[in-house]
Amino acid sequence: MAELKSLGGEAYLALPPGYGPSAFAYGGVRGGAEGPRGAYPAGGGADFHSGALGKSAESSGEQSGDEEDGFEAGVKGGAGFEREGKLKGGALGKKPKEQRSLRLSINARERRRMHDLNDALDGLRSVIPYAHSPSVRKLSKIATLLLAKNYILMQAQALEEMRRLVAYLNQGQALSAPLPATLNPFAQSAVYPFGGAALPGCPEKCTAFTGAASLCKHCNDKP
DNA sequence: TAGGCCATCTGGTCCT
DNA sequence: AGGACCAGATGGCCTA
Repeated sequence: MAELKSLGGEAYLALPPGYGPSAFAYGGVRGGAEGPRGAYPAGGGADFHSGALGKSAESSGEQSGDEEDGFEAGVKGGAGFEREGKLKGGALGKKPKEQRSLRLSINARERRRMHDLNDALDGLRSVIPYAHSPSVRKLSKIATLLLAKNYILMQAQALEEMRRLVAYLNQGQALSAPLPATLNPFAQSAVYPFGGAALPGCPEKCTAFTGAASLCKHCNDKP
């Protein structure tokens, strides 16, 4: 817990340089979470069209068709093109049909697994306090994980502060006496970075980022 | 145009 | 044997 104390509220939400600003730079107004990027129009191969969203029916239902598309039509994303030649002329190309169908089955399984993983990440995003606005692009995978980790650390610290406060009160101290700053979680606004007001001088969209200016593209863009 | 992010394919490894 | 997990490779899309 010692290291937790060293982290301010903002620090919890801060991401490493490589993941902070860049990760949120996609929060542009253009596509938004469900914009061109969010829809994964032609990202990967096959006819994958909606990323992790609505996967269940999709990944399980389109399996067979998926496989054929991905294999025959040449997968746009992924190693499709390169490996298609390899497949047709190489390993799988020479192997019997059973081998190929096995490969397709494995591919479909792996695809499904990744969709499930993305679903889980979406679930994680949904509980992380960041802007869930349609005008903001969704968090990248790495940003989601890092933010979640920081959020957990923050919650742990808040809980610890509350416990100390309760212990302090239970000791029969005079309530009129001011609480030491270290025992007063409410005196440490940084501990509750999500309950603040709109950031001063920030466009309206940024109000969703209250307490997390580092996550706000507009704030970062400000001169 | 470069860099970031992503989906997919693939082969290998481990487990049941 | 079959499935789950993993990491490397590849190419597409998007933003700065």
